[in-house]
Amino acid sequence: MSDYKKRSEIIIRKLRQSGLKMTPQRLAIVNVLAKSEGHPSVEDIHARLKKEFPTMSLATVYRNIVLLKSLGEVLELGFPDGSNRYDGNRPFPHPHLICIKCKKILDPDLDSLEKMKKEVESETNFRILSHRLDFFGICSACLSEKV
Amino acid sequence: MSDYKKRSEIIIRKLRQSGLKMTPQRLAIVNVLAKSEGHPSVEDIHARLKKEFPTMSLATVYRNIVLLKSLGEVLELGFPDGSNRYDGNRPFPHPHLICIKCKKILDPDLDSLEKMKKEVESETNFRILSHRLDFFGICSACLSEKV
DNA sequence: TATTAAATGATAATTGTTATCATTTAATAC
DNA sequence: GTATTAAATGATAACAATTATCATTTAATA
Repeated sequence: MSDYKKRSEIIIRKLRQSGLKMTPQRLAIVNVLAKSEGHPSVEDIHARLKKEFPTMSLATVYRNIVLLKSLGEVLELGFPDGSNRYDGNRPFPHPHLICIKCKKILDPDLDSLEKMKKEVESETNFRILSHRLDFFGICSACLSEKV
Repeated sequence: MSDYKKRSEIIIRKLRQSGLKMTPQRLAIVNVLAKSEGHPSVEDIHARLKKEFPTMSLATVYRNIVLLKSLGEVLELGFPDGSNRYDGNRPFPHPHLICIKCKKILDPDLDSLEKMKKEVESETNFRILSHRLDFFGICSACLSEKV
């Protein structure tokens, strides 16, 4: 079974355990977020589901994202331009590489992050509970493009 | 001369060089941002200057921040709750320690960040132009507080 | 099938920010 | 000092993203 289907099932199980109703709209939103292809915005999700659910309300997308965030099953990525995009596939803080040219978001592995957190905690006496690490620049695909 | 007065002068010099007018309101806003005590929000700046300039408009604060950002003399700190705060004292990207209890923002030194950027660039072929690194948690003052 | 609490859809309200425009003012030339 | 003019300001309207409201619909359960 694919990675995102597993994520869907995990999220849906948690929703059921919380005594919440499984509506077709909710299921569809969870599926899009579990996949999180391209780290969709609210508008992206709404647009993607408009065909299947012509009456799908923006409010429903917002409501379900708020719910899933509160359950810890969706990560909100807020960007410097004020826009928000969402990741239900990796709902824990993790570094991003954000291409300012093609707007793609990559999720690199970064072994040194844990080391850095330890360095900060020992040097400053600050107890780290969460973090945010984003690199902005040009991805390899855009770098190798002819202008 | 204090650090922030030097920052003021640098910013003011750049504004003059750009052929912009030095109004009393602009000077006052620059001074608050050059100091950046507590990393003020737009509202903070507006409130702080209301006594000296009773007619100071919010729009003027916004306009001058946009201007100073475009000159690279102010850094905008956008937080997960959607709020923005500003730093005209260190207008380059740098890590923050953000206390979720007392809301204070600390600026730690972090030698390992440059190393991490090199690691990312060599492993992923991504050209890093800028970054954002924030740690959320509890500061030492709040940790040692009696409950 | 009936019941009921929860979810939805439509849309109003809210908030933070930007745009508009008439008025004021800093910089400059005289 | 006065006149000139482009820029800045103040007041407020417009805007966009998000949240709240409320009547209607629906999933879960009996």
